Amino acid sequence: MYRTHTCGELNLSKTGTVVTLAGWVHKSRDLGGMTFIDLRDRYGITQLVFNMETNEGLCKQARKLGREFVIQAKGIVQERSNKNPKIPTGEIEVIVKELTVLNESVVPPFTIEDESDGGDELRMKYRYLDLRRGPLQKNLLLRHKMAREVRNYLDGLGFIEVETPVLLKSTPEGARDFVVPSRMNPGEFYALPQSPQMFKQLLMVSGYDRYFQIVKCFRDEDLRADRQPEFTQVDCEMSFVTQDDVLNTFEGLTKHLFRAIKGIEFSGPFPRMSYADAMNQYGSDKPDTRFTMRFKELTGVVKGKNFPVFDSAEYVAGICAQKCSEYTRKKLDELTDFVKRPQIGASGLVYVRYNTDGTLKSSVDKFYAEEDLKKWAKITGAEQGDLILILAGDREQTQHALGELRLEMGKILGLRDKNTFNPLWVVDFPLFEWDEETKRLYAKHHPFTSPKPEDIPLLDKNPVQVRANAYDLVINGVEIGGGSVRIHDEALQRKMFKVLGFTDEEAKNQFGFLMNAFKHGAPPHGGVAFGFDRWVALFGGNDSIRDYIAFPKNNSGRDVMQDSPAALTAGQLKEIHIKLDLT
RNA sequence: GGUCCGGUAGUUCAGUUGGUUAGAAUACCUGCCUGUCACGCAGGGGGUCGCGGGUUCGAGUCCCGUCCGGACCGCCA
Repeated sequence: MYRTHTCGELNLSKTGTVVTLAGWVHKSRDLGGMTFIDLRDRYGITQLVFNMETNEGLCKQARKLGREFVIQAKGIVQERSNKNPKIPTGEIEVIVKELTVLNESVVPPFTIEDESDGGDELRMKYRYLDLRRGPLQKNLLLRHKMAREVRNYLDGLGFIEVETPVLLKSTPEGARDFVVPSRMNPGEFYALPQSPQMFKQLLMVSGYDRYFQIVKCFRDEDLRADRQPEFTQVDCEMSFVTQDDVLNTFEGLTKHLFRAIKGIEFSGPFPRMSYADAMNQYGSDKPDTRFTMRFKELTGVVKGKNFPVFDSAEYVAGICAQKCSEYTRKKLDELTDFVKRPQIGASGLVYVRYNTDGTLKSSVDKFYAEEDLKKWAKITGAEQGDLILILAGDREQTQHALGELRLEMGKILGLRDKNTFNPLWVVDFPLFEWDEETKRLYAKHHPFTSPKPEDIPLLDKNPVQVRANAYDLVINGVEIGGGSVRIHDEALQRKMFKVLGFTDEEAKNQFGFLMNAFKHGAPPHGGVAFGFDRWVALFGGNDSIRDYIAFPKNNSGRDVMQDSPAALTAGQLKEIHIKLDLT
């Protein structure tokens, strides 16, 4: 037996007990006559004591221990004369009687401490060392607990977890697929799943009316702090359900996780907001509702005063930043620079100060009288002491820019507290999206999403107006999950493919098996998929999902530890019938 | 495909207008030290300034290219 206890569990009640501990040398403090070793495992740190007077040989041995050596120490638990209140085991220490070095370690490239001195790249390269650190262990533990609670909760509702294939057929729609060559089928390729979408629908046809899976998905797209090429979804599907049934079920799951993991109780149902409202009031389909600062449209009241920017604008809208009327010119210039950044895309910023003395002062005083500004203040809800920020231009772009400005103001004003959680269902997404580049319609969610029945007549006349039975769960401005009620009628599904511009041949080739399945008694069904990594990161209070994945990829999709992806040997390529033609 | 930021000791960083032998902290090594817990004190070793080219009497510093890392836009049904 290597150990009788972990490094996190000993306390005064064990005083006098003979224990054996094993772990890593975290730090050593050599005082000459005596040496202290902090022994670490994932449960905590326990101080080992070696005394030159009582055991000179052992003490000399201890002085030679380097950082991250793996050791085993047998000794007696003793109350400390100087207690350390900073660690849970700080009231005791172990007087070591026997010491074994189980393995030595080279000097680690960065310090294995909660606040490491290592940079991102280095910590990625030595990820196995980074994972020894407390914060990372905490993150993986959080992930584990959340996965456990998901399984417990869904199991309790009769959901069963079914594994679906990882090698499947490529579909050119949507995100780019990762592709796997087949040795046995020359010239043919599998694709890795972007999601188990079609398989979970087939499971509904098979009668498994409550399915879930915590599953890896793959997308060969560019990465972000919250996007990895392989990521984990909590993928769910139910039969004989309406949209409300799905939302209520997974609102229950969400509430359960908040309760079990964060100790947060939500009393009422989560708010539901239409996609149209989200865009018009927040300029985003994933609004951060921890603060209001909604858009107020001013297009109708700003025209005709010879201010060319507003006169020529399709859309003018403002937000009210409370208690900001005394913003300095410098701060306003910074906000102007912010909205003019290429990613934001506004050409300028108009502001109105509603001063505490009741006067109004704006950056467009040349064109507008105080009465005009007062009107704007009324519409935007601004009062004395507030600041109105106004953007104008093309509707879509201006809403996007104002949305970014709103988030920035929320950040500046400290309205985006990471310990506050505001869940929101965004519903009634449009079914299609028009792509200007390729001049065709794309499914906004995916091509199996059902249109709202009342909008079906619009499918031919005005497809971009058609709303879908599709929904997203948004928490604090982060898209945590999304789903839809699916099409289960073969004729409607065929119609859908037609509107999307698929020929019968293409539809049959790519989705024929699903279409066939729908002829064999497909029940009404719908579901949702949650981005598990994001959900864990959100609960952990972090924007980046990387620290919640044991071995993540970097910004360019590389694993810097094992240096993948990598070239294949000529022999390997030959075996899979691939000839490279790199330019 | 694009924009921005960064790359200097094991590590995190500083490095002035282009000017002597490139510094600090920490880590590491050696010595001293019996109550430390960011131990302390003294000493020491450690550099292809990412790489390639250019400008210059002279480049860590300026210019061009390139590689690597990070953030973002496009992209992500």
